[in-house]
Amino acid sequence: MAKRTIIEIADRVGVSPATVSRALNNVPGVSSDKRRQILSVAAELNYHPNAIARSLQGQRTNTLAYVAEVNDRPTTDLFFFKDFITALAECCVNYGMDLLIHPVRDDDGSMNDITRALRSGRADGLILTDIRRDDPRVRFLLDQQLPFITFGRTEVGRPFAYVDVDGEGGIYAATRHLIERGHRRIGFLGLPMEYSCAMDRYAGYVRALSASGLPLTPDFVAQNLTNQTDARVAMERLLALPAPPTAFVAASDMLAIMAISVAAQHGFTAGRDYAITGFDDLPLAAHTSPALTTIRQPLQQVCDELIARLVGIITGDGATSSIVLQPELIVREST
Amino acid sequence: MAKRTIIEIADRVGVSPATVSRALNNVPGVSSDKRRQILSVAAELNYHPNAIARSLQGQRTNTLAYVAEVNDRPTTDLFFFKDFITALAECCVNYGMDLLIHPVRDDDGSMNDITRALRSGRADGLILTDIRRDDPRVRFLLDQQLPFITFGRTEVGRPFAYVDVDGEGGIYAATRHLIERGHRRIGFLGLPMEYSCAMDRYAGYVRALSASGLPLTPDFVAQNLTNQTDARVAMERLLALPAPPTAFVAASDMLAIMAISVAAQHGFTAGRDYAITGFDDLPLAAHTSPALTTIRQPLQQVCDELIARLVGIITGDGATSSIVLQPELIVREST
DNA sequence: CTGTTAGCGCCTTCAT
DNA sequence: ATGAAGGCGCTAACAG
Repeated sequence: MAKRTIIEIADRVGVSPATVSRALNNVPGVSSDKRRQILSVAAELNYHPNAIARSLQGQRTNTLAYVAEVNDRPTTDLFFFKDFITALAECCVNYGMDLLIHPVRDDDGSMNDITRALRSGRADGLILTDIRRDDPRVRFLLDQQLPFITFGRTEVGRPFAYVDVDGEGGIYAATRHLIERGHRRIGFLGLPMEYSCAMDRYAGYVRALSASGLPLTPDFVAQNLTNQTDARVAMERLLALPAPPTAFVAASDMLAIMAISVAAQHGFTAGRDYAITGFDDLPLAAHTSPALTTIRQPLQQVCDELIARLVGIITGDGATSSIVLQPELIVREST
Repeated sequence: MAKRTIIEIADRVGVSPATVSRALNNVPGVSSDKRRQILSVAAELNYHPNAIARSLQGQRTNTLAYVAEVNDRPTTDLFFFKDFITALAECCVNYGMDLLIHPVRDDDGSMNDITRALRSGRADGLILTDIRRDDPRVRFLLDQQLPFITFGRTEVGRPFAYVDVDGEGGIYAATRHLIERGHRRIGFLGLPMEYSCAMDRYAGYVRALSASGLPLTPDFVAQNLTNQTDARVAMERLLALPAPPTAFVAASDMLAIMAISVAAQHGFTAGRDYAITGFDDLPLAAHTSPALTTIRQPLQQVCDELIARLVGIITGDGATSSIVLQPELIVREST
């Protein structure tokens, strides 16, 4: 599999490299006869265009970089990451893009590392997740006028392109669902409040209670849960209340699964002794016991919108536009 | 942040581009005076070399591609993936490499897609995981003489470079640990047997029983567990035996955590009513309740060896060499 | 419709 | 120690 070039093809067919290029790129202005010959020889030689040469000449790398935060703490999206990254990578392929993983240590306050892939011309744009309520990275990229998109919103006082899922609405729906099932004492298991989505989801819980005329009971709320130790402490506290919740709204499938496990150790079975809802609808959620009622994030669509919009920003098509996708309540056995 | 080139620097300093290149790359043959000037101007202009141009001219992309299998089934390494990918990406940075995520649908029998990144000159080498006992991808890459490395071994009858963790030894140690704790009836929760590591780990369990003169009880063994439904069915079967196991060896932390959850629903508490061990030592494992006794995979070292060896293969340094790293038993509360 | 020329940004001979 | 020139593989611009 020696490396072939268009020059070899040109020589064999007896045309110029330019013609080969045109034929290969479906550019009009090549006789269908030569076009056929060229394509045929290319296939025969097992020719594949060199992406690097194309990038250099086209001033575009056709590569997007996912900014991955690296830290040594256990994180809350462990379950979600694989599905997200693989979906993202597949969407990239659909747009003729490659996906680079760009690790950034989150203790690197310099904020400099984040643009390495852009500065070195390795990528055309950045994808960010785990957005904070006031995310300095977003401010920085906006200041620098660099092409990026986020999965999640943040309050920076300036417009920018993002894709988000309506977590407020999703959790609202989940909470209402529990209320309709007759629950009146409903606990909330929340993510670290520094994240935008944690705030959103909590807001949905609050609104649902309020809309149903139920009181917001501070004792029923546990925030900032990142690992099973947190989840255990929180659940044990909730379950030990004089009048504990009969239902729980968890801000992620991972938290829900952890909570179920803790409750089980105390003799409480989800879906029988109490109800619980998750958020994400990971493939796993349908296979837990009991199967988890949850809010489905339209992951494929999220990734597709992310890539489509970022590509738009890079190519200069269309303005900075954002979108908020609607999640869907999936009712299973846990409620 | 307009794009700077060495030509601009050359102009400002009043030297040729060649000299700038030499200065920037620490190539000898530049007066220390000019070198200083050049570096200073480069910093001033916020110059960063264009990686694409370097790649084109150097015939090396300095990019490695991780072959990510895409499928719609829930997978067994959900927990592991994030830590692995971020560690891998960080190691790449240490070697001046970038990491590309190269999604491949596993139903694409053609085996063609797998080399896309290589053929298009986007990457210099491939990284594979989830190795099967007889992995067609490895055969294929070997046939094509393409640069790759695997995390995990396979039987293809030819030597190739891999990094692996001694899962057999790890599970052996875990099983012995349980035996020393006085357990005589020990269950095994295994991964899908198509994977090399599933076989290895099972072998460790078998050897440990044998070494202690304990019988291998087929009823105590559950293989091919991929999700919580599987885990539930398996655990319920095991727990319902007339004389159920008093301890369980799980082939992954994820399986262990699922098993604990299922057992809890039946009123059995890990670390009190029965013992259980995992495999991976994810950050999560220290934060489960009870904290999980497990086998630690030296993840950082695995990634470092993977990258180091793959880079070696690409640059032609050193021969095809492989390494098997030793895992470590971490005793916590679950045993 | 087709070929020639030029150049993307960089590095590496080969001269000087 | 430095500069000029050529080329990595490809495509866009301009001729013909």
